[in-house]
Amino acid sequence: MADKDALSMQDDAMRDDALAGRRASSGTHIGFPMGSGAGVTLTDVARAAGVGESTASRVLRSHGSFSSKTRASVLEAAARLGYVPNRIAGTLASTGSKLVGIIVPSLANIVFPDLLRGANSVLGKAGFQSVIGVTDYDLVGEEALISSLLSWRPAGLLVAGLEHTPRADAMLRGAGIRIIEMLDTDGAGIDMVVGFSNRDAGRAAARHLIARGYRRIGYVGHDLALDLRAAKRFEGFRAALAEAGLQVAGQMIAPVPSSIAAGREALDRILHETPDLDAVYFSNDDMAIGGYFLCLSRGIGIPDRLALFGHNGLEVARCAPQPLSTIRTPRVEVGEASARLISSDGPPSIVTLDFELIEGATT
Amino acid sequence: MADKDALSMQDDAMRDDALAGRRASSGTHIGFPMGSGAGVTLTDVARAAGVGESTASRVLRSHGSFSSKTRASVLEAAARLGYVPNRIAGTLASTGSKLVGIIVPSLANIVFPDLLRGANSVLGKAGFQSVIGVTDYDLVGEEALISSLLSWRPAGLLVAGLEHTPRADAMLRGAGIRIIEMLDTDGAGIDMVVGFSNRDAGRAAARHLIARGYRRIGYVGHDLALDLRAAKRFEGFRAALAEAGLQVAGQMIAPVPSSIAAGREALDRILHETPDLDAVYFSNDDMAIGGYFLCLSRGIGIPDRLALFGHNGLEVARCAPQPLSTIRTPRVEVGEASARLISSDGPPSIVTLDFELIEGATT
DNA sequence: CGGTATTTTGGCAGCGCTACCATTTTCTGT
DNA sequence: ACAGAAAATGGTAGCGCTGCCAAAATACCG
Repeated sequence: MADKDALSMQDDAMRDDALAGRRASSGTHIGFPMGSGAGVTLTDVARAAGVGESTASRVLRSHGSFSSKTRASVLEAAARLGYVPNRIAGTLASTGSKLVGIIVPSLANIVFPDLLRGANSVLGKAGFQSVIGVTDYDLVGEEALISSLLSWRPAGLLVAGLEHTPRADAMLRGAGIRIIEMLDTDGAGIDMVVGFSNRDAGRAAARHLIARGYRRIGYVGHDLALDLRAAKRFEGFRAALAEAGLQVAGQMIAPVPSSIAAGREALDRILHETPDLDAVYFSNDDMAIGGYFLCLSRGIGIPDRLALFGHNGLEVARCAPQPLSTIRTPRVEVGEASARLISSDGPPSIVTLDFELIEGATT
Repeated sequence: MADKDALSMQDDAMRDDALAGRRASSGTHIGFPMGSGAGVTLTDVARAAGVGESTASRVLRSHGSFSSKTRASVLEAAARLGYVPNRIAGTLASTGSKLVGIIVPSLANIVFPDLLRGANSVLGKAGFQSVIGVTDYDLVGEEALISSLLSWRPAGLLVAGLEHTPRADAMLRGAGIRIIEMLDTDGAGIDMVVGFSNRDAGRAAARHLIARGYRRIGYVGHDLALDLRAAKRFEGFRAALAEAGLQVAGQMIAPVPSSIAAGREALDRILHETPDLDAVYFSNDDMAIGGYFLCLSRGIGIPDRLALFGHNGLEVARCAPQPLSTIRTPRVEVGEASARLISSDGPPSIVTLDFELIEGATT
């Protein structure tokens, strides 16, 4: 009874304060922005349930022991008051947070949303919240993002790529949390590394083209200074050509991020400069699809007159009238595997996931 | 000098503890996971700089007044110790957080990464961190996500769509923070709404097809129970047909999320069932591109034998040999505009951004 | 049924930081 | 040079929660 009265009074107070937009909380302190249920604290719930704070806390976290009777009353009180736990306070009080930072260079290329998707789905199931950062392919921006994300004291950090500024590297090493570098295994990692070798992917592409008998092979890429992984593929590609006594018969690098339009235009140009190419390796599927569309428009026969090879294995590439020859990269899987490593406590290690060469109809 | 000694001792202690993985922090409390620089608190910096905590705090936040001399020494100390501010503690102590929750149904469809991209870019510039949640088109999942995100006490929440469970609706209304509902203006919003009318988009598509003389118009869609916005487009589409005395001459709904493959297969099927269609309206560009690819494969003449119309204005649709007739939706712009509203303090309102009908070569 | 083992509980000291306030120091102007 | 204003500074009480500990309630055993 006493409880009930106290509660309804509180409810009234809350309603009034909602109008003012703020309210005096349990203590003397003023000012927590709120509507109805927000601003209800654990103390309020505990009092309403007639138990101590720590008991209420244990019940709400299903942690430690408590009688089923207290459990019921705490839960009931929490529901009735519309209690929303404050994870900020919880994180500060306890040791580790349930935030995980994810840093990707871009969201414009489906590759990274795929990565995010895999990571976020596994993280969510494990009770983590993803906090994202987008670098726009800028390593200095990445440094700033890392520092910013670290200030939220995440349980771990997922970062695309192995390359960082020295300061970023130092921050990551010193953070004392799990660091997962993704999508690239060509180089030394800081802690955990999950991905595949882009160099090998480039090599595989070259070997495939060579095996099919192509000899006048061109390269169409996008801004490599920014996309380090594409650069590594190209490097592996050239290395494999060299092993076969060949070299790139022409190359065209669009000074812009990869896109279908860029691939289309770049292929157009390279065919002007080097008309006798018999195959073209693209920096990724977006670029390659652009090339494919150009060929369709121009009536350039594929693969007889010109062969095309991409990278990533996007859906659009697989579903085209002539499926693109490409390399399917396990992007979602990399995200998933990376997320799983967040709560692991093993020593630093490298997880290699295989890519798969898809022999489409364009080579 | 005394300072310096204290510092080097601290460094040593920190190194040792790094091995153990934890360390006793300034107080008596034990246990902050850390490597090198983490675990350094504001108190440490203040002591090292020989100033009070609050002064150090003011300097580091460039807030309030302090001499340039103190400024220098605090900054130097912070840099030397590798201080990383703890935003968790900062948020708890101050009134509002710098987190913004963003809830989208999926990351598999480029539409939502686009939305995220726009929002995140504006939010980042304003000093906010994006915390993401993916519902997988599940309203109950959305409810759980909202509750979970709210527990991080975000400054605001961006949510795709106007439809929510009653409980989710109540939580959003009661949260006392800015709520922005995105991508849909066909219905009542909770606080702010940013988007366009999907119903009108469907209408526009229908009018366009009618104006071009098509009369046997079919619809190819994906799981409408999940994608409410696609359902609204279809509704508007049918309404406009009805106004012209027409009706959908056949429809095929793939019971799966939208994809190129689904579009391809669904068009194949509908053409079996209703061979005499002269135009097809797709639930979105992914589906439409699938249809386009089918036509290319089958040699179905576009637009003479069959016209295709999509929705979204994806790059792949614009760059195809025959640019797809579609409606360009301002996805990135919606994200940007939404993010801007987070720090606004005006009354609830609706921001309508225009879509643009693109007359491609497929109608 | 007493007494020990066990389960439940509440109190309280922080987590690291910021807001507020009081104090000290440094400027002004005359 | 001195009062008064302004700028700098430090102390400290929380923010809401969790972890630890001791106390209370309950269970168990011979």
